[in-house]
Amino acid sequence: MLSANPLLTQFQKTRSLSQAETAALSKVPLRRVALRPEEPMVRAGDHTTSCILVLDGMLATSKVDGAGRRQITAIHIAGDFPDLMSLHLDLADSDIRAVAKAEVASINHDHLRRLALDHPNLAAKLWRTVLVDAAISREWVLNLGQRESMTRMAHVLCEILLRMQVAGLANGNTCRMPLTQVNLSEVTGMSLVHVNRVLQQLRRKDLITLAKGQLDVLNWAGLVKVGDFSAEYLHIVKH
Amino acid sequence: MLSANPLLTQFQKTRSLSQAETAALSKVPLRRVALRPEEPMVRAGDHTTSCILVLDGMLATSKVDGAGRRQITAIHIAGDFPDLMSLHLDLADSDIRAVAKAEVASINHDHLRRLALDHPNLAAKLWRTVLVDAAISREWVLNLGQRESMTRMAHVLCEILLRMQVAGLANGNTCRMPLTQVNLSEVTGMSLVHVNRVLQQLRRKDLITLAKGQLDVLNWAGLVKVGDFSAEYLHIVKH
DNA sequence: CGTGGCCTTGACAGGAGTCAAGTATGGTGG
DNA sequence: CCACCATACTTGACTCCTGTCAAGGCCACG
Repeated sequence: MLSANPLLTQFQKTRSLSQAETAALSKVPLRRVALRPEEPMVRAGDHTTSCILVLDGMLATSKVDGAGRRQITAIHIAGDFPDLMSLHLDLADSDIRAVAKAEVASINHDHLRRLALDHPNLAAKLWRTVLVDAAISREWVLNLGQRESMTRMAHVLCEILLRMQVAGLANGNTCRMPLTQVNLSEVTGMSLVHVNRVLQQLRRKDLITLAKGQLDVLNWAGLVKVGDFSAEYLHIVKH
Repeated sequence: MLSANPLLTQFQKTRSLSQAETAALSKVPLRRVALRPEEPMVRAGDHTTSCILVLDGMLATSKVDGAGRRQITAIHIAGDFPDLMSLHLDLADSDIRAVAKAEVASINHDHLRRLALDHPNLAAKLWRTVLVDAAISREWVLNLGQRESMTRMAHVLCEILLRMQVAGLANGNTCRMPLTQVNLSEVTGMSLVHVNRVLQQLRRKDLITLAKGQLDVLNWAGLVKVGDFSAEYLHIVKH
């Protein structure tokens, strides 16, 4: 099938669809948008009328505090819907921007609402992704609040690799990882200098390789242990 | 009306309801549960078949890391639905327990699902609360990741007072605040000792009074400033 | 009146931030 | 093809915020 609707493709990944669902999904119009590195897709305060589906690359949701310090509150890879919340919340409370070059599909709210009303199973799947994102957010609160820096960093790397694997975007224990050390400092709440030192500790322990936008986990069990990582919070469904 | 259905009461707070909606809400059976301090209502790993509506007191959602350190990821006051996520996620990923004495209503999943399917406006309201909780969670990530300890603490206190006010549970700038300093350390990711020192700084600046389970914000503007607080993330609707 | 929970205080150590400088790396234009 | 520049990464020195340890005080309750 030539250039299938990526929305349809995404839904097919987790569940077999009825004829009606497939038809409805195919009919949803998408607007493809290419993003350059750092380019914002949504800004805090925006009133949006469409949702995003990530097609390629990586985006990050972030907030900035009064002193101008930025915190990344979520990262999004291909297949993620970073701002489904805009369906029910009037104003965006965070920025969403590309980490590196990325491509997204913009889906009109009205079309998504129609889809959700007509097809409860598709609505349920959408809501499930919102809830998983919320679960990830809670785990990040734990990560930032309680875990020491090396554990915190290892945990983040575990999550990234595992999510990439589940999305079919990893090659064994290797995946693209476009976050710079500055970005990682915005994820982990540590200073850039400390990020650098912690990464070197992880390298020295032969747990990871991380260079040129590529992450290679040399010792998954070891990284999981150092990172106090346990995947339940990702609510991954096996099939 | 004698002892109205608290679920109905909660929904009436934000929107006037249709006859059908009122009738449907009135018919939903609730099971009232009284909780003693620290008593868990949900545990991580549980498969639940009902949701919670907080009727009185305060609950907290928390996670524990591998070293046994507990992080509170959300606090819930009367009118909140702490675990709507259980409607679509099989297993709980966090504990939910009473902070002090509390009372909750337990609502069967099936009844809520029926309600949501039959009354899209009620479903939308429920989802909106889920999304606001997620927005709060993102703000907490920012708070934990970027803000220094005094700002962090002030921010938490601002959020608590404002939410209590919106819920009609405050008396001017005073409200019940059953979180102990240990609890506040679990919220802010700081040590108990440091919580104590930071609270004293806030008191010395004549910003707050906090004792015997009661918070009094003496200088709201001042606390907002110290706490880098801005309420947008709570998505409060005026009416 | 004793006991436990909660709060307070002091001393000390160390993890992590900041400042500052220097080293790759990769893209661009002359 | 090479010089140049921007971006990203690395390293060292120093400071200080915050955690830990330890002890003690204050209440409420049985």
